[in-house]
Amino acid sequence: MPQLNGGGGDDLGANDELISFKDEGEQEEKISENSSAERDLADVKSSLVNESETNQNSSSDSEAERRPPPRSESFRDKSRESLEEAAKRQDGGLFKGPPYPGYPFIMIPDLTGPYLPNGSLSPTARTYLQMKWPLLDVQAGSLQSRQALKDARSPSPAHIVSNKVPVVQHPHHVHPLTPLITYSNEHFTPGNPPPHLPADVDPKTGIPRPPHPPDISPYYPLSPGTVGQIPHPLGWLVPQQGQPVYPITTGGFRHPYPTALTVNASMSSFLSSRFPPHMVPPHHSLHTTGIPHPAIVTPTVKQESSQNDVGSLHSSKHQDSKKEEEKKKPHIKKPLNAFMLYMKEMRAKVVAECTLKESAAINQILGRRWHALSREEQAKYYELARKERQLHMQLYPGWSARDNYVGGYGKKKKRKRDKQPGETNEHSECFLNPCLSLPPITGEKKSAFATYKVKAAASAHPLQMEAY
DNA sequence: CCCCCTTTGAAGCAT
DNA sequence: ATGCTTCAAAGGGGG
Repeated sequence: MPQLNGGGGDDLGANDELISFKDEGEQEEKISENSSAERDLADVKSSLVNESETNQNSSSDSEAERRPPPRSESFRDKSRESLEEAAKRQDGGLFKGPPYPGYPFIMIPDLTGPYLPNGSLSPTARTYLQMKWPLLDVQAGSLQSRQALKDARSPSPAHIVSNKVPVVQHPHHVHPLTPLITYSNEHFTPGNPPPHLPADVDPKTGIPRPPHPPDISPYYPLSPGTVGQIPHPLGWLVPQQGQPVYPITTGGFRHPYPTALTVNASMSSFLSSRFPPHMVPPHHSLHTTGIPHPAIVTPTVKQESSQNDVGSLHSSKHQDSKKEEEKKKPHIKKPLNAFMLYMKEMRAKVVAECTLKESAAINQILGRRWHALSREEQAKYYELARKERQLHMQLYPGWSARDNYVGGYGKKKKRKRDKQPGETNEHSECFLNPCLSLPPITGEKKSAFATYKVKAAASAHPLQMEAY
């Protein structure tokens, strides 16, 4: 592999450790997840309650159980860092090969061994394949990746991983990406099967779904004939809300095949080596149709709910001038990071599983679930985020995150919670809770768990407890 | 109506 | 190099 640099040597060894270690964790996760996703949520909920109301670890043990227990913080941090590092390194060139051969999360692995022994596509691979390249023929993609595998001289991490951590999940394993299915309006369309059905099982037949037709991803919540509304390569993440990762701008018209186009764009560097040039379109910030990328959010769109239909005539001068101002400079949103992608995908599921609707509380749960994900699962989102950034970069070469700084750096638009002097101590008890000491407290800078709001938890969970 | 909350990650800026 | 700040999504809650 080209990218084996000297610096990665240490990580390599470490990763070997990680993998074997991960096996245990993976199994444990499977066991617990097999038991019930609801229980998982219940654990999260109850642990949240405990976090806020008590120091007892009565419920946390369940979560602690299902986690790869002794993932030390340092280990976790290292793995996390390495993971991010890996993702970053891949930014430079697509699929040069995993910087860390031991790492399973280079996405090719999923593509290389997506088939179950019976020949059908494994849930994981199928899901990921389709969510990555919704309009690509899965089988073709597999062939290509196989071809890519052939090209690779050294064994793909896929094999390393697949030998140790089977890509094929247990049939009952609730894959974190299964909510993709639920985004097919299952939660919201009366008559649709309940969300607890296995993601990859056809709700009607009860048998595993065959590889999906290449034209439409099953995860798009599209009613038949609405292909043209596929907004974005990652639009599958939020179809249930009809809102793509990058919201479509005004006009109401959507290009029939933006997904394919953007997917190609995002993968251009990858595809260019595999596909004829005509299949790798040039990158413009605007499509040839003149339709801006969904990331461009014009004021109209941003305020469409409040102004478009009713209030447009009553909008104030101030708003008008503001709008015009912004019209000149469309707001290009930041690409979503891995966690944001994960949140988009999982939010509906979490909301559906509990009565909570407060995003703050939901996000807490999501944050914990995020940490509970296996590295492979997280890696998928890191990879997606990486592609998202890449695509974003290609579409908006001159764009900078700084462009979205409202008041400029240092002039806070939103004030983050000031860390009170004694705050850490105040909540340090949280770290006594095994739930909260779940590994992924990534570098204490974020101290995600330290910022647990007793208030939020206290207000949220009583409701949950009532609901259950 | 607008901002806060809450999460993680990415990126930019200041030191 | 490190640390801080802002923004990305989401939607209820509150001023």
